[in-house]
Amino acid sequence: MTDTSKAGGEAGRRTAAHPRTPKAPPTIYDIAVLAGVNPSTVSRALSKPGRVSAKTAQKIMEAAEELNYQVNVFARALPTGRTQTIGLIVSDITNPAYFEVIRGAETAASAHGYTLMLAESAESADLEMTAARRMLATVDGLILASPRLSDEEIGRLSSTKPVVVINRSVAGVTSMVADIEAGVTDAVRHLAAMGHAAISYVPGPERSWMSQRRWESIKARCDWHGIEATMEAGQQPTVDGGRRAAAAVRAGRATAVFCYNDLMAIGLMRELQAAGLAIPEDLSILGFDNIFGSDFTTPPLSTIKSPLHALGASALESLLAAGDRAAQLQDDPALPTELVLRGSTGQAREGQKMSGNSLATG
Amino acid sequence: MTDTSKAGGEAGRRTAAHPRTPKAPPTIYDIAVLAGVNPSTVSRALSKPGRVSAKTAQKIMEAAEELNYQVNVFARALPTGRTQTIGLIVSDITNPAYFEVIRGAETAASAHGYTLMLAESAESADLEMTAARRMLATVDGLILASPRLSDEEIGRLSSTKPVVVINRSVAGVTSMVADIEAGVTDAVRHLAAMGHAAISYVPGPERSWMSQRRWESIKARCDWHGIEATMEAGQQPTVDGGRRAAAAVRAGRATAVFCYNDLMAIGLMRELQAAGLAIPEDLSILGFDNIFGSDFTTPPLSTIKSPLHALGASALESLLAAGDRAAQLQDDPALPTELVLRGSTGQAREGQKMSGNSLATG
DNA sequence: TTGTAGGCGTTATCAA
DNA sequence: TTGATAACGCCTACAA
Repeated sequence: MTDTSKAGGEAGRRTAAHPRTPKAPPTIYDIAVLAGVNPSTVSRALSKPGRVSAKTAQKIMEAAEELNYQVNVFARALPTGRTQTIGLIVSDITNPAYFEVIRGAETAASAHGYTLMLAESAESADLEMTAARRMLATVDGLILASPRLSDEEIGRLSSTKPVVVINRSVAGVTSMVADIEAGVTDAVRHLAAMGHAAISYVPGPERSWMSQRRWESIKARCDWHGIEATMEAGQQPTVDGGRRAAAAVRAGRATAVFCYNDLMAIGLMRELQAAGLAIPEDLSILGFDNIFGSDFTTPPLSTIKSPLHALGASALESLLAAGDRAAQLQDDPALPTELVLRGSTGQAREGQKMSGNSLATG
Repeated sequence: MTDTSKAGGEAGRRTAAHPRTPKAPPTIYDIAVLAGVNPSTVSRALSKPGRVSAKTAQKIMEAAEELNYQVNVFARALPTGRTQTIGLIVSDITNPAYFEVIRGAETAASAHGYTLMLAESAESADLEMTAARRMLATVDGLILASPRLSDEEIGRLSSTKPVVVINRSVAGVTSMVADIEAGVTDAVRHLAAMGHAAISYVPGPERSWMSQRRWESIKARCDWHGIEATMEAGQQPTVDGGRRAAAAVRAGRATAVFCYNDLMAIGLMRELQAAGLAIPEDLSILGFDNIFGSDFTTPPLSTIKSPLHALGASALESLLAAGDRAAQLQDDPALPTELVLRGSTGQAREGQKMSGNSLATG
């Protein structure tokens, strides 16, 4: 039997007068004693303002202040399951494109009193799943930026707690996708005006929905302009991945190349330059995102800028708006991309073959 | 009175036969029923292997497997206070220098079964304190990378839970600092050999201990070589901060400039180039860290490379090693820096003044 | 508006 | 080795 049956809710509890250990952090019981009210009143005053009289609320706040009280998030989470924490998983923490996504999400989170928990999948579906599982245990909601997971896996995840994906579309899951049409349309029009008649695209990983999406958009616009569009083999979405695409690009007839992202575009450009090609004279190169550093290559990179900050912020906002409207927002025109023309694009080279030395394969 | 007094520990609990809600996650009580043992035995089997007979452990594991059991981290944290989570606060998430610090910490964390929680202070001591407080409530330990907090504040933080600082030295707090001497020694020697007789240093924020440390090291080496060394006004440790230092640098007589970090070095270089100066002919520029992008400026940046990954990993390791040896490891020779010579450094210009147009002040 | 009392899922302390 | 039971700190019907 329990002694609670004899002395009520406070029996067996440690009181302000008899702390169990000298420096245990104060609890609502300590506050209750100091303010001369019941612990449950303290709880109410602290978590649902308005459900308690102004006077007692005042007393309680002062007592809490005096004791330097901090809620125990575990104790709070145990009955409620809520932690005021949102998880964000990015595919690659070393991709500067995520800077602003993270900042956007973090800013929006703080604004709502939430904390952001960050993890990366390092481009691995397995690691992503592990991180997602771990986070879901702790977090009120999850944002997946450019996930490498399958649709089914994401769907399963989202059945547990609210999930929002960025740069991905999954049936039944809220999704934040930039409207790439604006940027691609401008870019292809520009290329057409510069005389380019054959364009190629270097995609990222196969698991990247956004890579596929970008190709479709480019293809469609090229068709419209009567430009030949071809797709190269997929690569890792990194500087090295871009480098590896160099040989194939050189072997083709395209006079302009879109890369899945700026990282790849930079890698491709540098590898080509190392082999003696002139950019943009021999080849025009375009990236996506407009990341840190894309403006200090030589030539500076032309790119299609993504609304990275807004993507992160909107994802978080719509997560907090708690799946009211699910699975919408695809190619949201409120998240437009924009062509940023710099030095890596120019007039199409004339009929002759590219100059340059032979290229190491790899 | 409670009904527990009549029916023992399981009374009033929801059982496998009578789940409270249709799909509530399984608990150790469910496992206990399925395995025919007491819940406390399940707890032991799950959290302290070896304290239970192999046979029952086996049964329990199978039951857990079958129910797809996941521990409730809050429930576990309530009595223990431990969460298997480590916090990492960086001063600026958009500084690529933290890429590898984060990766290093994250890798080491996963290797030990810990999860990393990341936050940034955006170069603000207030935000840093807020983030630190929030994290300390949840986390088993905290890593502060280039903190902007005062020594006292950090000391106070570390009295709560284990804290490790990176690029900072605080009495009584474990600290991971790269050994900058190696890199600086080589750099100054190189500059001396190239005929530089006056060097200046563009520091970062005053709150940055590392910035001060770098200056001391540079000054000491310059003294040794009989080179004049001056320090400019402090700036934000960003590309813009570097730009803002351009006017002062030009006004001085130094023929070579160290910047607190690569971000600033890149900003300074670009601002100077925009004004018509030639790098390195008119001025040699050096950064610290060797960040992403420092090799694709024109000229590529010479810099003193920091062991970023090792810093993050060691910080985490020594955090888990739980303050066994506190406040050591300053300028740990196991974490050496290294001079990376690229194109932004060269022969000192001769007596004549720098060329170039007038420079906007700011 | 405030108090009472039971429960959230786990660990830890005793006994058995 | 295993079982019983009291915390852990907070929330929340329900009652007053």
